[in-house]
Amino acid sequence: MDRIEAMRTLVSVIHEGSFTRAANRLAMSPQLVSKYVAQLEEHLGVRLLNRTTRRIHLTEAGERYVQQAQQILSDIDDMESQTGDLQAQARGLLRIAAPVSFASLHLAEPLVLFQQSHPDVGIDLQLNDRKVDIIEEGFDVALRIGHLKDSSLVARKLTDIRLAYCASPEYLKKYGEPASLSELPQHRFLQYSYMEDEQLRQAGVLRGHQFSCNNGEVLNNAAIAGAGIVLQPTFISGAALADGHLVEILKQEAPEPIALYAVYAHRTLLSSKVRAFIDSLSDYFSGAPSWDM
Amino acid sequence: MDRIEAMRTLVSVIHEGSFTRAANRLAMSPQLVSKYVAQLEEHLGVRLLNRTTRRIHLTEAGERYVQQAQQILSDIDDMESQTGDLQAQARGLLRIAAPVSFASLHLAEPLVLFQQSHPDVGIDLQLNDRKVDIIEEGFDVALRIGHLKDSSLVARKLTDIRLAYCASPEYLKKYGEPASLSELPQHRFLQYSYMEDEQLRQAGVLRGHQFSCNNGEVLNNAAIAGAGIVLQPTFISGAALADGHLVEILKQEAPEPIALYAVYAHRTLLSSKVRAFIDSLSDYFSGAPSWDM
DNA sequence: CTTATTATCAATAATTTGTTGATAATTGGA
DNA sequence: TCCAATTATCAACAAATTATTGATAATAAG
Repeated sequence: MDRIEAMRTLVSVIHEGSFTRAANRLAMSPQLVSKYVAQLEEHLGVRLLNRTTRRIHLTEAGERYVQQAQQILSDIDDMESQTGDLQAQARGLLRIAAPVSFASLHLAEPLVLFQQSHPDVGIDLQLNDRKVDIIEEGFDVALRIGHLKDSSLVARKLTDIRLAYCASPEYLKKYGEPASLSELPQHRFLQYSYMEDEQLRQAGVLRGHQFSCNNGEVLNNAAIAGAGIVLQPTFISGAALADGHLVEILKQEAPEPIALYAVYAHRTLLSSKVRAFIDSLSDYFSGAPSWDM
Repeated sequence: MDRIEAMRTLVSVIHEGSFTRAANRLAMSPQLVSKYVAQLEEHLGVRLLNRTTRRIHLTEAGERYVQQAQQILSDIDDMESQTGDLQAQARGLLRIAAPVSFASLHLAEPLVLFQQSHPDVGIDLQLNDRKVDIIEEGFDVALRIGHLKDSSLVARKLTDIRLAYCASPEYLKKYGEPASLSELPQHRFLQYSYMEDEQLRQAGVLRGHQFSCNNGEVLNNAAIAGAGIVLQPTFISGAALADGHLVEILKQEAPEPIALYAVYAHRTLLSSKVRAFIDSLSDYFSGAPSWDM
């Protein structure tokens, strides 16, 4: 027996003052209404209403029960509509995990745009380059750059990320521009800690004891200062490439583009704040990335 | 779907931190727990918890929902235990309808005894000699004297009521004692309004324009004062018969005994205050009635 | 006094429920 | 790194419950 339905039925019977009228209002048979009330009484072990064929009279127990039941039913309605609302209307707090450099360079604008169109969604942005467990740590969505290993998570590709070898004009003037990957070992290579490219390892570039850092911007600035050659996503080096502080080299040898993904926990019953956010990002990053001109 | 059970299941899952442990605690299969939670989510259209095989994490919506659901569940428990209590423990207000004379003469003592053994039951005693509609007027129980016509009500016989013709010794000395019913028309007959005995009508006793009253005690006192012959239940005339202010006549002609009944609305799910009261009365009036010596 | 309305009972058809077995995923330990 | 154990969920079926229809007793109104 669905007690909630039974309670609702009882309350309706009281309001309508008749089993039959209540049945009509609730679009069910009078027999069923009768059964519901009887089941409720049996469940409680109390007679709730005395009934003749013409009129309904609440018992003392029934009086109390109906009063409390109405309160409870309205509480349930409140609760359910609140939860539904949360779902339907894109509100609440959106907890986002994102890589440090990408976020600091390119996330401010889309976030502002999103909040303008969804003012009821709060944002908590956590920057972190390690791989976070979004479920364990309670994130709604994580932005990831790279190739995704399979998991139970759902990923949506937002845009391509192009990787480029770069160096400053001064460095190249001083040490020469390598014509192929095989010449890289003779150069100073500025290595990003989290990237382990198979091509580079084979080429013997990753020898250790060079400049390695877990922050791409630092490497980028080092390259601008003439410290060596860096392999960077263009969302980091793009500005320097555009204004000539860096020049791209080894264009033919550039690795396959990787991508920016939005990663979240589930596809079914995805909360609309998450869906709206991802849609918003997807819009923003569609077309050629701004950092590649 | 029984939403209450589903809510209870969800709360249990949260407290146990696992579907399987919750299933054990609730004595149901893990599959069913999973199904319940899924149904709840589908009903609400919201994902309530993110689950890996190892751990459970509440969604923002889930967080709110569980919190409110706990409150509601405890409200429901309160309500149901209160109603059950009312049933089990004989408390509340007992509304009694009773005939005027009988109640004023013989009901005080059993009521006091009942209240002593059931202090949580309040009593509202309404004296009325007309036939009350106990359902319509909201009485829990009515005491009735006479023969009951069939109805949807339930009646329990509490004791026999003997009827006796009486007159004062002075009256009989003055007018003589009738030897049979046929002599009654020559006497002053004090008639109780609500009694229409077929025997009496046939005997021509009920001619009208005699002393008629709707209160037996008044008639009884009139008889004591020598006003005539009265046909009364012995619970009214008993005391006067015992102390000699009245004497019984026409013993052979006395009508068949009638009875005192407790009448109530239903047999199933009778509230225990009513059951206890009727049991108490039944005890009290068992054996020979006190007013018949 | 008849007729219409009403609550409830009984029986059946339809739906839902809960169970079992199987599967994919994740964690902890070897 | 790989295997075993645990876990959530899916699929299918049997069992129980639900809701419908028709019937009945009781009551009120015309």
